[in-house]
Amino acid sequence: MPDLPSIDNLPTQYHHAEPQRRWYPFWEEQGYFHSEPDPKRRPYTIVIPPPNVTGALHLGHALNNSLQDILIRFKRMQGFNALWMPGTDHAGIATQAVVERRLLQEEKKSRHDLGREKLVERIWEWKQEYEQRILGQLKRMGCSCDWQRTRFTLDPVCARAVRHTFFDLFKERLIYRGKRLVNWDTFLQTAVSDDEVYHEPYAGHFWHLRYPVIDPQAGEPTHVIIATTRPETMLGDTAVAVHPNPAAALEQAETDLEQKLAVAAEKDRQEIERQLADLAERRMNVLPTLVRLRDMARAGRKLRLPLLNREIPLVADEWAKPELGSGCVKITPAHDPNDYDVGRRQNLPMINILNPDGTLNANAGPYQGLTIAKARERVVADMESQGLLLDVEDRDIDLAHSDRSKTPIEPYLADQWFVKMDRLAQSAMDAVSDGRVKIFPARYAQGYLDWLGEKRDWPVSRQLWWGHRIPVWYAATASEADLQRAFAGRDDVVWQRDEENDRWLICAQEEELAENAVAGHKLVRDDDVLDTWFSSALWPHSTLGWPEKTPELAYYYPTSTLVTSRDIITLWVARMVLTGLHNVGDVPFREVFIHPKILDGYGETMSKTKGNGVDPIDVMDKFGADAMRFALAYLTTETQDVRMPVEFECPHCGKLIEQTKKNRVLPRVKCTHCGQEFSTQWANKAEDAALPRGPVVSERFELARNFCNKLWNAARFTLSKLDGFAAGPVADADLAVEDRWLLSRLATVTTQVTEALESYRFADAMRVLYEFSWDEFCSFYVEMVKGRLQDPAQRTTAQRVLAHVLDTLLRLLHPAMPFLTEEIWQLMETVAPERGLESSAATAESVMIAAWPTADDKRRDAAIEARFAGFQEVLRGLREIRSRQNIAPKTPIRFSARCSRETAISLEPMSPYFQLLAGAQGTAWGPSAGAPETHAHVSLKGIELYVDLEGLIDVKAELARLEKERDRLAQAISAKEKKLSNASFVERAPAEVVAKERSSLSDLESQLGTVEQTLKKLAK
RNA sequence: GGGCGAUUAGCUCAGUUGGUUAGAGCGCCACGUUUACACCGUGGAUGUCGGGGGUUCGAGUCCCUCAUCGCCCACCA
Repeated sequence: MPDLPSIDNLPTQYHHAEPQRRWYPFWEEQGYFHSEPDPKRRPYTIVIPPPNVTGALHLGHALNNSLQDILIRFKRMQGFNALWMPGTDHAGIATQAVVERRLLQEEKKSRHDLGREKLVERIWEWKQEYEQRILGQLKRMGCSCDWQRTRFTLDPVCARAVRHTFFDLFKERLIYRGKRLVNWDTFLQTAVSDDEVYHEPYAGHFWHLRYPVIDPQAGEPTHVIIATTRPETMLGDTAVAVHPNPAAALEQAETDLEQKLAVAAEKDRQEIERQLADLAERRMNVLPTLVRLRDMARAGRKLRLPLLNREIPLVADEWAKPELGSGCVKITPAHDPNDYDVGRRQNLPMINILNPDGTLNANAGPYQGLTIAKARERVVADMESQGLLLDVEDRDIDLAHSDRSKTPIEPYLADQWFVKMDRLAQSAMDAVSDGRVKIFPARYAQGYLDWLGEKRDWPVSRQLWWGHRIPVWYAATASEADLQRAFAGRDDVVWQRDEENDRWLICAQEEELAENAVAGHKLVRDDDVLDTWFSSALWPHSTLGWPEKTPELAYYYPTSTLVTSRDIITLWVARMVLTGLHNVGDVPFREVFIHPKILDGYGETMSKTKGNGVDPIDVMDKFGADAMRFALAYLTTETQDVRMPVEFECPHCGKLIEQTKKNRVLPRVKCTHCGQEFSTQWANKAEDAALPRGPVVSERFELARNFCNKLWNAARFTLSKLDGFAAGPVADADLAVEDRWLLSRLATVTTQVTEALESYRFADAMRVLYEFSWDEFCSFYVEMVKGRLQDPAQRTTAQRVLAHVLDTLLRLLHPAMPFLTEEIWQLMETVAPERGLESSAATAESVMIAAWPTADDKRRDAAIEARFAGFQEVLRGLREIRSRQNIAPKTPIRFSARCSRETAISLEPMSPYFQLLAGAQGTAWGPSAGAPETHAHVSLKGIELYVDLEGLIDVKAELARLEKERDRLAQAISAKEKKLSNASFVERAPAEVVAKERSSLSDLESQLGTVEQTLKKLAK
């Protein structure tokens, strides 16, 4: 057991650093984080969304992991056998890109200079460093992961799962090799998936070009006109298309537009009418040419592709829209997704003009070796000099960029591996449709279903070195008989024919095949690695040991909850569901909670590239882990993202410096107040890192930090009053009114917090705890119980209730604030090791493993809560009068309260508390209670409150107040009267609502009467 | 183009199934060191609930529409 601070000498402010250092190792040593399968207990399992080892965690991760830890700690206390499976992701492209970039910057070397093996070694070094940093950050946050089970997507256990999955899919023909147009990243020289591409507009051009018709006959056009935003791709053109029925297509376009016009808003009409006019004109001027060209296409006529002088056909294909441009379109099957489809339909050759690095290859003839940009210039210039450039327009183009390298994507024809999605996607859709997987908030299920519904095959190969290498070997010279001989009797090797390339594809389940595994023939292994998401897709079952039938897999799978953010619902969540169903035969998790995203002060998501990520370590250094966790959970509402404006805190002068888009990416920043420089999280170079660190802070954590301090002080107070504490049951008769009120409220709060956490309403749970702790426990109960703690006759009961409620509160708060609650819990242990109200059961050795409270329903007491509401109301009135009359807190005052008999009966017994909390003595209660000669007055719900101001009154202040009050009441009364004089309201609204309105009106009227009377009196 | 979400106090956000006079934290103003806490206490000021229309006895809440912002998907020769 770690050493505790002396209870007599606790600081008046909560210092978060020490408890964090003290309790995390303690929990770990006690083995609280570890879980073993135990059939006698119910499991509750979360697998962590493995953070990328690309870099350190930011606040988005802090949110993600805080919520998971809250759930895990909550469920653990509820008695579940809770397992939180930790780990990290190798993040193929991202990590390799980071390391390559650094290699280039610092050593001026490319990956090819190093070679595959050396580069992978470098990346492993990087991984070790960042994995340690990430795991360290999670520990600082207090995450109760089972570290003994930590996995990495590239470790042997995960690798084995990847191999088995690939092997099975290959065997079932659900994985195949094919030529496809892929998004080619010319910088990283790899294909990237559609999901790794974003669009960004740039100011480009639209070139109109002419291609000559070969041997035009009389009356035939001598050229066709096409237009393009990428003129260099003409080098790969293999046709020009024209619509097979241009007249019908035009007509259809017109019909569509007319329908649109019929329902269009006023402001859109003009534009639609303009388009209609354009179509009409087209019908006159363009249609005849298109018809003629269509006929030429059918006749098999050819065009001459300029610059390369290649013959290309004119084809009839519906892709060419007669309502656009010239009505003709150039077809570049190897470099445009739509043209690719046309090429397939029309059986066109596919000419690839690019090298992997984005320069032009031999197919580009004289343009070989040029970059795309250079080739574009030259092609345009050459076309112009040949008189084939008709026109150039300016045009904004949404250009596809690679998310990883931020360079433009080139559509590129390449051999890739694909996973066939139709059946797998359907299984994952069914799992959500029929509720085996529930998504919270439910609205996110739609996007999941829509995306899977497209059933687009999943390209899984990546031209990288960092990742799971594809377990396929090529045999170019062997016959099937050779393979059968070499792998006779083995069920861990399968092969397929690759007709296109005239070779065998051999897949091995676990073993690495040697070059000479097939006697007399050379095997060559595929160079590519798998998409990162391929291994992450297996995460829930690979971490539990699949394909081995481990006890863990049997016990913990399917896991309970997945906590993640909405941008990877398709990329990750959907794929985990389908691989889980395929591999294990069951869904990977029962529930998915999608949490908000953390945005910066400009409303943008946090990301490494923008540099707006906030290091949770900064936040924890300044505010503490508990404050950060509580704040993040407090902000986790169902619909809103979390806006988090941040500032730098100057380490020299302590002042705050606005974080701008400019300074937030710098390794060193100059303070705008004192002019001295400090370093930031981006400091890499030694001279930057040597400067003092200027942490990034946000005032949005202050509420939670203050709350920690409030709880700390409430605990200090409690501890200081527990000397001589003796545990034991309390008799109902001994309970004071504030005890009964607090215990009633505690029962309600316990239920509310439990229900909120069960249904992922984190913000609700935190609000309930905050308000109960601060407003009810601290502001009222603690103040009220002070007197009884001095009174030997009442002290014991007061101590027991106080200790018990604090004990329960610590349990309820523990999932969100583990360190603070443990610190207080352990301090409590030293003076009050038994704190049960019913029995004197011993408590747990740590709050972390203490039982989650259950609401004590028999303590609920509506009458007491109502009495308290009235009491608080009167108290507020008394304080208001004190304040507006400038009566010093210590000056005693007297008051009378005109109210109903029931109210009087309820509130009169509270007299000592009015004395205690407001220094006020009640002199008369009930319907006949009169107003003192000189008084200040306030109207409350059902109570007219008069404070005797003999010798105290500030007439001017009171008059001003009363006048204002009179106006407000008059306004409210006239609104009510209007409502009640409305016949249909009285007729149709429920009787109780009308009655309520009536009584409320008469209340207001009597209040007004009193105010006017007092005004008159004072005016004299 | 399709979808989702948001728009409430100076700022950041709550507001349950429609029902008295719309809330919190921060910030602001005034007062206060009452023996747990100034990271505190007490009181106060601040709102056309984005605009318009509708349903209803009654709308911040439901429906339609417009505007603005954010995100996702699709497409752009």
